[in-house]
Amino acid sequence: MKQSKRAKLETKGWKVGSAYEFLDLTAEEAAYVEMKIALSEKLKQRRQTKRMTQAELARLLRSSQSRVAKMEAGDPSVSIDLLVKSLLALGLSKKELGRSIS
Amino acid sequence: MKQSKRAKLETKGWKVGSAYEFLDLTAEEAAYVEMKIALSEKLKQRRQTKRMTQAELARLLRSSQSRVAKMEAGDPSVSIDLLVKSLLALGLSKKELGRSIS
DNA sequence: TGAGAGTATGTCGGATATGACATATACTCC
DNA sequence: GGAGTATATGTCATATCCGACATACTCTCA
Repeated sequence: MKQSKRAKLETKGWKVGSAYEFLDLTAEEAAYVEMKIALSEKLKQRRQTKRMTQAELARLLRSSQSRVAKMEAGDPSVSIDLLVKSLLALGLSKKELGRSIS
Repeated sequence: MKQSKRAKLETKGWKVGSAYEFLDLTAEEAAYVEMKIALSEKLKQRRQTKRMTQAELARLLRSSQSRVAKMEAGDPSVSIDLLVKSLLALGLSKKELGRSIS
């Protein structure tokens, strides 16, 4: 692992060498969950910026408060598809989306 | 629609005012399919660069040749999730993925 | 303390995506 | 023309995701 990455993870409270390796995640799996978390955080941030409640966002998305909560929590039952569609519905551009991921 | 976008679409062979509007796509829906197409193309390109057949890629992904074909065709039955996972399996980084999308 | 607003978590039936298979089409080489 | 290889298309059963509901937790304010 590169130093910059290690530092970034540790800053965010991750114990490098514990979670990822304990769960036995491959590089791809790790990248996948990192992307999902990034999108989750973007969604929450975007919602809060617009001063919406989860219930309000759910109504906009024709979904439910519980699913919005799961989206923002990066729940395993939530697909990247749903996160992407939700962010687009909140007005994010493809360019911003691309940036959020990486 | 902005001029730059219109020009870009027309360059690629799209008849502006036909497909999108005929299918009655909202801006979000359009952005979603554009993203999917971008990922599809990236997948095909990546596979061909590695000189793999669809069947070989399918084996790598523990999927099937027919599904790989559908992925590359941007078939509606294929999710962005699957495309993302496949691209990661082919060694694409999050950064490259983000760039591909936008 | 307790009522109300917002968020989190568990579960479920129905909806959608998945791998697999069969088969079709396209192309090359003989 | 036909055999071989690669890709495309249609269908199906199962797996996974979804919205919805119930309910739990966490604040804030009076």
